[in-house]
Amino acid sequence: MTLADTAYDSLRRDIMRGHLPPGQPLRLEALRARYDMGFSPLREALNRLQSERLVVSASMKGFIVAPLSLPEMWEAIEARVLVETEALRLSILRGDDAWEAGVVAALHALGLAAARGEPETLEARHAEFHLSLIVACGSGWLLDFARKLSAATERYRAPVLAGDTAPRDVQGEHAALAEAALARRAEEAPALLAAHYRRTGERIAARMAA
Amino acid sequence: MTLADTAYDSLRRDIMRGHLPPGQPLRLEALRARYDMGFSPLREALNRLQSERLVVSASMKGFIVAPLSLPEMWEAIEARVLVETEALRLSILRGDDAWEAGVVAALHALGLAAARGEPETLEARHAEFHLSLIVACGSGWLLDFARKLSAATERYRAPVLAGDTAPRDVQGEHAALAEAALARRAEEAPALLAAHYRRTGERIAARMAA
DNA sequence: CACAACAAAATTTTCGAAAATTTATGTTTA
DNA sequence: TAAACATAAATTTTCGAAAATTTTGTTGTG
Repeated sequence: MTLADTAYDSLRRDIMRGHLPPGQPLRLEALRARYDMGFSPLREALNRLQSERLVVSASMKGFIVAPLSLPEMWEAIEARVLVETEALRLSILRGDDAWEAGVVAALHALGLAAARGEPETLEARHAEFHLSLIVACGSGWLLDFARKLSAATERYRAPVLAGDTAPRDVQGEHAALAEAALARRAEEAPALLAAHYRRTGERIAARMAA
Repeated sequence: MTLADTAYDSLRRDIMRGHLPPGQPLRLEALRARYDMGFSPLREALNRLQSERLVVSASMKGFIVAPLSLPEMWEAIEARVLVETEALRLSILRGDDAWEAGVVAALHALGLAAARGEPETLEARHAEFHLSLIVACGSGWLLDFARKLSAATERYRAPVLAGDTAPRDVQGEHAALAEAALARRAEEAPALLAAHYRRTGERIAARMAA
């Protein structure tokens, strides 16, 4: 792995987890000190992240962490619903035994991580579960879009997840989703997925208003 | 505009027009001579193009122009159908007077370019027309995806367009599409759009087989 | 006091050389 | 002969300084 790849991963994680807050200018000298590398790999990583809309840049004025807003969140969620419902439909149509096994495994791992409560691994298992559902869709484009939209929406989830008191059986939603997918219910499973994402959006919108 | 932006535009155009053929290695020294700039802006451009799947790279082995294949073409076309039919639906729902005027103007300009027959401008007007249809969708994500998929599919069209003899009233399809969109027929217009893209795919597949 | 005009500082962008890695070439050995 | 290995060449990747640009601060002017 090259340094540019490392820079990409580090910056991406720090932006997604909010450690680099929205709107913050990304000064090259500061990044150089933080990640201990030269300008070149950092700039290459920033150019990639710009294509994924995690950072924005103005010519000759450098890069900043992409800002957040409620309208942008809904834009990302609705795009994600479009892409992932179709990808799930295709996975249900095309998925083989290995796909089914992957879904079962990811759901189980997610349950374990949720019980343990470590936010770091929980976040990773959550992403892996949602990926496992659509991974058999057969379209690299849809998987690519889903990955970018997942990163974009994750930025809204993380800061809110902390003080979330209202009860919600997320693991139950996940289980129902997995069951519908494995039973090849090509209408119900995408509907559950869409509702799942929109419910998360409502939850975030409610907390951001408060 | 920075040199990196120039490099991005030049490389993108040369790849889309097939002047840099699929699979060709993109040696930095050769690019440096071709575009008359240093390594840094070229590498930044290549990193962006990698995010758009126009080039692919292996760690420490540099970049190559992304290869073409019939399965990949259909993948891109079907993803494009998904994204643009939804974006068109939204445009029909939300588009205002300026949107309608833009569609009419783009259709007219496309007709003029087609009559004149300059492939360079025709290509640009064609892309502008299809963009005009969906530009009022209100989703930056969908427009972003559409732009990338448009670039990906254009690569298949260009080489085939030359020796295309079988008759097809493309401008008629475009006119019908615009009419349905402007009449706010939210079912028919997306269907016409999907058929339009798939027909182009069939045409290309037929010629690639021969 | 507002506001240009200019200079200084900070920052981004670009370059070319150095370092790291891969690929090609030739030589030895079993 | 063919595999294994060393060596050289080609190429990518990275660095740090130089160039270009923007931002900040200062001074002079109406």
